Amino acid sequence: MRLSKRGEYGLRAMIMLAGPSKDGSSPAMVQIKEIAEREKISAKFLEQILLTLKNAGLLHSKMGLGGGYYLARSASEITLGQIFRVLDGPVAPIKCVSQMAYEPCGCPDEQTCGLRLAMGDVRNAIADILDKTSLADVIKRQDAVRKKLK
Amino acid sequence: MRLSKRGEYGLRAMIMLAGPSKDGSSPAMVQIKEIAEREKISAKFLEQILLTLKNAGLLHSKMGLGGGYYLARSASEITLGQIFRVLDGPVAPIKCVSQMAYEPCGCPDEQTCGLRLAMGDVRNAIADILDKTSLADVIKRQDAVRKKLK
DNA sequence: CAAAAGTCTACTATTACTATAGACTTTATA
DNA sequence: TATAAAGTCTATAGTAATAGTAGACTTTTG
Repeated sequence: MRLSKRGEYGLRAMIMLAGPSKDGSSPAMVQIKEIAEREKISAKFLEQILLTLKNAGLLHSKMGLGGGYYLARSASEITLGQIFRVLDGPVAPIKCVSQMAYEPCGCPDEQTCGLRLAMGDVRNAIADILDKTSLADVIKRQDAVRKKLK
Repeated sequence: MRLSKRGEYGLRAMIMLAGPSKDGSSPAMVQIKEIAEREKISAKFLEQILLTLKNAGLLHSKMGLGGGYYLARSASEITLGQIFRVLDGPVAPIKCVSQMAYEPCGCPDEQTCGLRLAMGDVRNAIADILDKTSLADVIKRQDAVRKKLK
């Protein structure tokens, strides 16, 4: 049940972009290079990831000097599920319970397949969290934890 | 978030072994060959999987003519989580939230890392289902669905 | 025009996955 | 006691996915 590095880096980058920018500007416009440095990721690898996210409509960008990436919508309108699916594909552990990419799994009777029933629960539990957690929620929670620790 | 074929086949086999045997004997003793045929899996591949499960203590076997595999404990004492971990490793999507195989993920501050907090929730949700669902539960549910469909 | 930024495509190395092969051991039973 | 049916164990191989590199190109600002 592994999140790939692409997924991990992409999620980290999106969370960073949802957070407060250094100069307080909004939308936060950040360069690949800076994200890569702050998260210690290969800039070239991150480049691909951000481009994918952009082509999926989750990020916008500005080319040229003073350019960079910024969220395509407000942080409360982008969920972890959307990001995850773009980078790592369907959430379901097995194709026969996937909403996004259903395929029969080859068991004699899908309706009564015990594995399918259990994996359906798992899929729903994961999707429930990922689809209901927005980037804004993540930022809020980080702040709450920081406050608590002080 | 993919279940591997090893995991899938292993879980299917365990569920079959937890179900009623053809002759009503208990514990159900079934041969690799028969499982492979009923589930349409390569017998040689399944062999490796069952051996792994055996070495992990979840299955027992009897060698020689009339032998086969059977559950090491009652179906209510074997959970999907145990099987999953043997075949597919830790449940956690990212190592820094793994109970079984923790490793730092390299973020500046783990305690306040938003990704880690979210993935921790995911890990818990998956583990909650997998560790609380026994093979007996799976069989029970299959039966319930069958009854309902009739 | 130069520098700073993103765009796009191709390539490569490593690892994980999904098997396959074959030689071996154990056990029941004819 | 020979034979066939079963599990045991290790090695290998093909394929696909992952993680990353490289480089040439475009856009924008000053």
